[in-house]
Amino acid sequence: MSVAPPVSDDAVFAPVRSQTAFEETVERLGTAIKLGLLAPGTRLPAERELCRKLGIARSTLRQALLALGQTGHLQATRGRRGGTFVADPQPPTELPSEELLSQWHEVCDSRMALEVGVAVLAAQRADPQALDSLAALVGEMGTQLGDYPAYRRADVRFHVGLAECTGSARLIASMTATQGEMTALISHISHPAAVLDAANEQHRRLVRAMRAHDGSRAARIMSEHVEGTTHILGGLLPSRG
Amino acid sequence: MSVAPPVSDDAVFAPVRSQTAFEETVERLGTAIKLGLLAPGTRLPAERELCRKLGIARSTLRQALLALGQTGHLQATRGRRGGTFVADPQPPTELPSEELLSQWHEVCDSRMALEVGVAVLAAQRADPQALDSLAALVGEMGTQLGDYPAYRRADVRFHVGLAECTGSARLIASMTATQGEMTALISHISHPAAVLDAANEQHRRLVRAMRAHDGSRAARIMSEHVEGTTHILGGLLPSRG
DNA sequence: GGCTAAGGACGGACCTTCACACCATTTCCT
DNA sequence: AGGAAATGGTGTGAAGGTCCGTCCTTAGCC
Repeated sequence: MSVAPPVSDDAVFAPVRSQTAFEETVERLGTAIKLGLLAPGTRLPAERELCRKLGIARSTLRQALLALGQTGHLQATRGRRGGTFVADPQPPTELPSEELLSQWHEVCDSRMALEVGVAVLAAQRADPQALDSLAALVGEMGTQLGDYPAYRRADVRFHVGLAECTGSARLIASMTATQGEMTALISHISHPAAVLDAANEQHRRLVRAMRAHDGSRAARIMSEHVEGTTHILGGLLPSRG
Repeated sequence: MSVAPPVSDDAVFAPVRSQTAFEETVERLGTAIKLGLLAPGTRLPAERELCRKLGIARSTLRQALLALGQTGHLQATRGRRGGTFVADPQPPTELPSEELLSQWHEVCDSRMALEVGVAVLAAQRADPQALDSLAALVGEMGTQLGDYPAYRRADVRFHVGLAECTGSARLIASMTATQGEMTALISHISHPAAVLDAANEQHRRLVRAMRAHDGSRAARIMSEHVEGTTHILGGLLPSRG
């Protein structure tokens, strides 16, 4: 009775990647730092408390902290008032890995799906206070058109803020991970003020649509917004094989 | 210069869950079986080949196959023409776990974001042939309004088929996992033919919107479609704490 | 009977993770 | 001055997961 084509077994039998606790910890903390969610100078919770929050052994956590220290993202001081701090200044951002570059199209597709879906949900649920915060971020970006790193930090907070409007921890985590991948992909290309200004205009229209709880309009604007980035990347990176 | 509220550290410092290769394999194969993507009677690739495709050791794969055999989902026969087969009939579906039940709202939110995003992308990219397959599935569902398991199998293929229209392996994998969670949540509640018919009418309208490459309309229809399921669940499950 | 392809079983090497105890450094308090 | 407290830094051994290689058992085919 099957009329439709069967699901490609490639999806079911695709390689399984088991991520270790160490790897995931480096990934999570590293992403938060590189995105600016943990600002330079920020003090992390004490190791004995952080490993409890993360649900891992202290020795495992220390492996991750050591790795992030050796890459220059973290710095630790001992003693009563010591602790582990986000390094200031941060090390220069690295070039995206070969693996990520080869998947850039997949990353953009995932981002499209996530951002559009989040925009619809956020448009339904955002409260005025959250929208004011988002509007403030739009204003902040408007003053940073000439300073891309600063613009990008506010941009990340804007998009993660949208996910927070949904109230879903999963969506916040997905958005954070996705923004981390996008940051790695776009950090080393040029960002003319005109392009940033156009993108920020879309942010502004997005907030307006959300104030009107117009999910359809929010979806359309977000779709165009994400497509803009995708097209820029498409012009600069090798097309997928 | 930070105007917006900082991202909740709960998102950054949330527990890390390292999934073992064994667990992920059971999850992947089990989900594919329970969703009907691997139909009863299907023969899996030989162990020596499958472990190579999955990128894991044969002993690890055997652990997973053994676990799925003990739950009655798989059955192995030895000898020259032997192999591992999807059991026929399948064991009765289990009640959703406490953990999944407590996260039902998060699951629905994630699904909303994913499905709406996928609908937009699919509307842009779907080719006529794929749309014909989707339409055929709509027709199949229309003839199965009285047989929920059969309806649900076609329903899953429809939604996974949408993800396949995007051409993104990540989105296909996400959709498969999400549908697996949804199946676990909704399999033990009643599904009157009228409800299924209404849902299928949305499927039909969705295909029409995609034929017109109207992403906005597809997003709106899909949003209502997902919301329907969410509301049904909301009326039958405990609200989130 | 022999070959072949499949599942089934075992053992050792390696790595990750964990729990626990203890050390070293700095600051605060008395 | 001296001790308490809070922090990062170090080490050890046990436990478990994963991998790899090897061999056994079963069943169909020539």
